[in-house]
Amino acid sequence: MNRPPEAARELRRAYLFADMADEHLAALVQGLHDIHLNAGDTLFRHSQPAERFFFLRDGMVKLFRLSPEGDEKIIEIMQPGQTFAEAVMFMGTQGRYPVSAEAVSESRLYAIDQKAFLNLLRESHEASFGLLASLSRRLHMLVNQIESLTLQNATYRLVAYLLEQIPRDVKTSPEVQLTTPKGVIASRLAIQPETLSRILAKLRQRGLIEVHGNHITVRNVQALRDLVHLPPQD
Amino acid sequence: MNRPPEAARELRRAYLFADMADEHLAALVQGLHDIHLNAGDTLFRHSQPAERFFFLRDGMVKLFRLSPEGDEKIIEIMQPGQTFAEAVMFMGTQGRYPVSAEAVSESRLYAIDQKAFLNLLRESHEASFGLLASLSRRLHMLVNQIESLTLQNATYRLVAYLLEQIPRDVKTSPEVQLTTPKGVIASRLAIQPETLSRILAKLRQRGLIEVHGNHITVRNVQALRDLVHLPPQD
DNA sequence: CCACGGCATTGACCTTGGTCAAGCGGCCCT
DNA sequence: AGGGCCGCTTGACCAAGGTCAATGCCGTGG
Repeated sequence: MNRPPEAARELRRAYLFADMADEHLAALVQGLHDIHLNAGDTLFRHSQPAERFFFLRDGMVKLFRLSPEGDEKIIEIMQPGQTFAEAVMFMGTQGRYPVSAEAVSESRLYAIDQKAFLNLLRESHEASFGLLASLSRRLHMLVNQIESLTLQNATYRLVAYLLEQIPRDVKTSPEVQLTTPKGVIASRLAIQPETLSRILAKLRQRGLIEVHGNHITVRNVQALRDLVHLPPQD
Repeated sequence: MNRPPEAARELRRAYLFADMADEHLAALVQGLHDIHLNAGDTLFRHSQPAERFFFLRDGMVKLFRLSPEGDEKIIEIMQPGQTFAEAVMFMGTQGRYPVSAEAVSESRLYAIDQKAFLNLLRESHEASFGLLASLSRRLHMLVNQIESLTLQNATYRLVAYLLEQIPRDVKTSPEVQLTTPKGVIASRLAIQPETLSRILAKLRQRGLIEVHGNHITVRNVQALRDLVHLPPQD
């Protein structure tokens, strides 16, 4: 598998590879496998033995768990440039995926062999540190998610989600383009699609946002910010 | 600070230190700080700058988040032999604790300086791998917690908790000694103390358990297991 | 020995968000 | 163009668990 140096540049977008020495990254690139998924395709399933982890080149992939009754909770929606399932490597021999993964839209990925990567970790401290940083960030994100699931209500979670979609520097009345179907967002926020709809309707009635399909205009950013930081009110 | 070799043996209980080379561990031991906490004492607070992480020698420490209204959600209850707050080291310069920590009962800990440990990581691959394994385990635990918070009801969570307290090999009618006040367990499971009480009462009425203060006799393990694996029912 | 304070239990009531069902609009596909 | 499907919305109803309040139960300290 002979690859252009573009692949290395592409991988550097991920924190995991950002600081890795060129020669290590080059070696890694030789072992990459291309994966192409159509929307709805499954990448792996919860509790399958894990032998590879992934870098998302483009498209969108959801990581989720299913209840025995078939209800779905999306843990994370992966964006291009991110790696996932790296942690499983360290769950002892025969690590198993703790979640399922499925393409939300057509996606291209690189698969990275765990054994090869473990060997690389033994030689490269930058790689180890990159991985530690990745895991720490994900850990922190999960703790925040637990907090908002347990200490905050559905409106709070949705508003927080909307605010996250607004780039830092925007000062003008911001536009939010929802990048996934609303049902996916609902599952990510652990609410039903009906509830999502109702909350948006209520925010609209209060004049805080305008909804046009999957495009949302935020009319009053400050009011939304207040909703999230001050005592939540109906 | 001159320490007996006991300290090294003590630290090896934690996965993080289990495989570390003797000389590295010995160096680490020289930099330990002793900490003593009475029940209710605070170790650190959410969003404080983090310069150390911790090994719990004995006692019990809760990691939790507070809502603006003062409601508490316990993320994890640390047990003797475990390390915590190691991940913060990698959240870039000026990492901040993502949770608060407070002693549930009188506790003794070792504090480990992050800078010193980072230096050690640069020399010891075992240390890096130990840390990666620790973080992976915690990551997995958090994912499981999110699943049970979002896809399962309060009864399921409590029953799962009770079953976790029963050692693997017990075949006889098992005894569970609750090691913390029920209010603490409730917060860990993200339910109110009243609800915990009611669920225990219902399980009692169904003849599945007997409750004597903080001591619980499980009368029908299999029925509890079924509750957790089959469709949850009232 | 009694009084107090903290934890736990129980009851009555309420709120949030889930469930079920109907309707609507766009999009694709023939 | 028509039909069917899918995603979304809206309404009516429901239930799990939260809230508030009263009471009981110890264990501790004066």
